[in-house]
Amino acid sequence: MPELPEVETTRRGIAPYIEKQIVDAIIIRQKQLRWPIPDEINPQLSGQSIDAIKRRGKYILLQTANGTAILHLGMSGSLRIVEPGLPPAKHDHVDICFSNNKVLRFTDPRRFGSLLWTQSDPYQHKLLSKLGPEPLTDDFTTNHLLLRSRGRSIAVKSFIMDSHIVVGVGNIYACESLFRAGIHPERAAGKISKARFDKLVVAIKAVLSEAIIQGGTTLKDFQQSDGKPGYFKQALAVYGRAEEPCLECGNAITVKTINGRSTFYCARCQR
DNA sequence: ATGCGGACCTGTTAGC
DNA sequence: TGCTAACAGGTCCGCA
Repeated sequence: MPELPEVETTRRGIAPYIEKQIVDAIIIRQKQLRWPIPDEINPQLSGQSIDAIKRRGKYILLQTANGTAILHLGMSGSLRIVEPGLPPAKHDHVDICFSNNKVLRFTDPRRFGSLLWTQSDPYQHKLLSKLGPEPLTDDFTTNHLLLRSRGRSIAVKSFIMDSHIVVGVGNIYACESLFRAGIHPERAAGKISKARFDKLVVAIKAVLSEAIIQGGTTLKDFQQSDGKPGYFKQALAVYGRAEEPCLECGNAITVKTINGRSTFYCARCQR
């Protein structure tokens, strides 16, 4: 479900309710997620105040004086603020209960998400330490893409979806960004010119920031933490539009599996 | 080092 | 209507 805009939308949605609030209890109904939820999260997070809610790539960080909870939504995860006493549904795996009588509820049908705990610098955690730059910061540049891509034969679409190259670009926004930049998704990353990477960097930044403004993309089940859908779906130019006319040239949109992921593009506009 | 396919798990949809 | 197969927004890991 979530790419960077959905995760950022979620972060912004929950932050006002839990920032500076004290954790009363953690209720774990299903600990078998992508990795097991560590047992020590309960004694170590309980009683702590949430100092800040940060995001790094698609990870949400709940920072306390005693350590940091590292949360990932996987393919199907979501976070909502609910009232205490609301009965849990089938895939409501974790509740973090706060002293202001709000509950942060983690739901994840496919269980590809994760909830981890570290007492060290979270940015040095194994899962975070090698992540690429944040796409919406000045660290994400044409030169970075050039430097990392030379000599590589990987399809440019897979390249920009690699979180060690740049974080936050998932399947939807990879397709959309390449369309805006006019780049064929299968083109070898190592052969893309500086001028074309310039366009791609601009496109990625624009697509992601527009999607955040719209509250993310609701395809099947994504909802913001207040339960509202995201509105970016109506702005998608290629994703999910196989056989429909290209918005630029009218040519039928192509769908093709690239490295195991459905890829949508205009074979006329994207070269 | 790089690229690829498999793995994790459940729900929904398309097709017969 | 019902069964089955394919597919779904992520990403780590092991293999060649």
